Amino acid sequence: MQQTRVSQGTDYYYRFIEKFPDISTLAAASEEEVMKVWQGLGYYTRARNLHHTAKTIINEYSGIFPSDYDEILKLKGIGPNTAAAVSSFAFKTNKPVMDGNVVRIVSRLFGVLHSVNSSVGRTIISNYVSQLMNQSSPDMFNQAIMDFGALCCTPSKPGCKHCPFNRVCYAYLHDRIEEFPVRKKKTEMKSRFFNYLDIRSQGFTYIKKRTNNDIWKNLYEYPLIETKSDMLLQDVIASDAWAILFNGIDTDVYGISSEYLHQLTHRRIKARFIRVVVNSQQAWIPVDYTRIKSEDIINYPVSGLMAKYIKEVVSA
DNA sequence: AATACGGGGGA
DNA sequence: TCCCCAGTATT
Repeated sequence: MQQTRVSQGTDYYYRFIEKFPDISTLAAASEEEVMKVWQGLGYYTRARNLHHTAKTIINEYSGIFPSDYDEILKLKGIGPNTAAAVSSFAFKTNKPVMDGNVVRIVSRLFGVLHSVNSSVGRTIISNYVSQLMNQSSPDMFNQAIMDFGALCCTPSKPGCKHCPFNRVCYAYLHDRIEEFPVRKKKTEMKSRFFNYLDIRSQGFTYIKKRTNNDIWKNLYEYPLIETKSDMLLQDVIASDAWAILFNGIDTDVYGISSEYLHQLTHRRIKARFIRVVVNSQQAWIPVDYTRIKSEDIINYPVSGLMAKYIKEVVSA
């Protein structure tokens, strides 16, 4: 799950393990298949890391998942939390998890004043959890403390009245529940402006995979002209990027969609889709793009934003 | 140490 | 509109 609610990921989980029931199946899959199953869930690096790690297990660990915490921690996409969870559940390793639930509970219980997203705050909380940890059944402890956070010590309106720790909880005893956990304020929201080109050329369209270290890495999309600001359509058409893409090919701008506002945690993407018809009869492939049947776009993993447009326009 | 990375659902 | 989620990798 990693920063995603279980309720949001459950359906994806079942679809994932149905398609890739074991490590060797996942390792043998194409990256595209893996991304397609992940489409819409977000944090796509997780999918690539799972795929990558499956191959690592097959190739470097003889297909046997390591049982040692430090060895598990080396695997790509597995950090301290996942390593602690996996090693404690699967191998009874004595490592405490520190997910959002645990952080919240400890923060309230002891009134941790340092921000929980600072390294100092994490260290303080980690020390508390290590002390609390039931050494004889670390798996039970980890599952219990996470569930306790999810069911009782919840982010909003925690069940303090019936909480078994309300006689020792710093936040509750001082009537300062709202103040914990302390968090530094989130990064500022930034806007980006995407102009996607829904190109129609004799039943074909053009797509490209995003490969930069950027949002939606390894997902597919239409030709994109990103602008620094909210530009007029005519200015986009007059831009260098447009000229380079079409390279003198005869086109008509058939229409422009309304603005698609894609609101993410730290990004506000204002997107619009420009329908362009290519008049040329000759097969034309702009540099770096792939030419596919327009309706085949549904077979490619795409972002939530692209999927929305496709559903509304292409599949309609 | 700070920042990037998605999307959904509750308040 | 804001918060926050079974966090990790990169800068």
